[in-house]
Amino acid sequence: MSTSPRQGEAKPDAMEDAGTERFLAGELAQQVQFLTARARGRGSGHANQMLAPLGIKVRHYSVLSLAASGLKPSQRELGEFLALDPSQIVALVDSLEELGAVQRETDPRDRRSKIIVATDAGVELFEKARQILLESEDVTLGTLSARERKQLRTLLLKIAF
Amino acid sequence: MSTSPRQGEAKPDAMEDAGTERFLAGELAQQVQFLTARARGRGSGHANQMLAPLGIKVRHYSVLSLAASGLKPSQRELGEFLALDPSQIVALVDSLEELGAVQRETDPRDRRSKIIVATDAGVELFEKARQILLESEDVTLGTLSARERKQLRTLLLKIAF
DNA sequence: AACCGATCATTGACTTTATCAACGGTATGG
DNA sequence: CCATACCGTTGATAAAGTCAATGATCGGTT
Repeated sequence: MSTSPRQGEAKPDAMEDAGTERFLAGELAQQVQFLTARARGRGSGHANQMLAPLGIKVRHYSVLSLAASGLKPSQRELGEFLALDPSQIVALVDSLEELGAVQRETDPRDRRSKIIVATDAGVELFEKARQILLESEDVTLGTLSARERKQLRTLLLKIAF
Repeated sequence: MSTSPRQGEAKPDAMEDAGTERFLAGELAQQVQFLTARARGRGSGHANQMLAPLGIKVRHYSVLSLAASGLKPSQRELGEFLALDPSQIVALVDSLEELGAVQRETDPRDRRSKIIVATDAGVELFEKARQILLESEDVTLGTLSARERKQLRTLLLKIAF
């Protein structure tokens, strides 16, 4: 027990990490594809964990955010913007509706379409969740300066659409 | 009468998506969390599609890349670096082994551990896949300048570990 | 040498996400 | 009115992620 020293090399001095950082020298660490996947994994992992007390995950938050934005998104639009299948939107809206956070409103101009709007409780939930996510993001971006954060946002925005 | 253009213009021109870009004004488009998820979705979607003829996906490529790197990764290390469960590594190595691309070699220093190394055919596959992924990345990063691409890589690298 | 707790790869059960086809209700254009 | 396309919904299925348990092996201790 105690602080079990990392097993690895018969090095006289115990190296701190388990030594996978040597892979940073590999080709993979230059692939944007890999880096985004990895960053996203870390980020959403932490965010979901922080969000758990509210009973939602980041995917629900995405829907809630748009529902509370006043932009009156339809489910189809949610699916398109969030890059999710319509059937997944149904499930997400269902659970948010069960939480009393959002409401389906039939679009009077097209009765097939349903507009998702946040209830008062939904707006409240959204704001709580938003605070949490801002903190989570702050943790995730820990080492980045304010300018770098802005740069990152700008760059990601360009390639995300 | 509809102020907003509905879907379905039969214009055989550049058919962009119906107006979901209005959501870019929303709060969500500022969340790094969301942007990385979206960027990653687009990227890996395209990459997997381009990679399909080779019979592998990006997840396999990640393993193959490290296997072909000469860095002699063990499965545990692969899991740690790729942020995947050990059981998933087993499955990935299995399929790559069936393709004849990699080989399990028992680490003589620790017979529990298996080192994954690429075969000659594996190296060949890796190089083909690498070319494809470079092209795919080039598409994904389309609008970014060379300098911006480097910036993005640097920033992602900082937050991915 | 023999035990002990820890680690590695593996398997299996299970949950969550993702993908796809089909269907009722509705709109649009002929 | 009719044909066609679309929206949300359901259900089936596949892929990905999570978790616990196990056999083999290790390191350290007695």
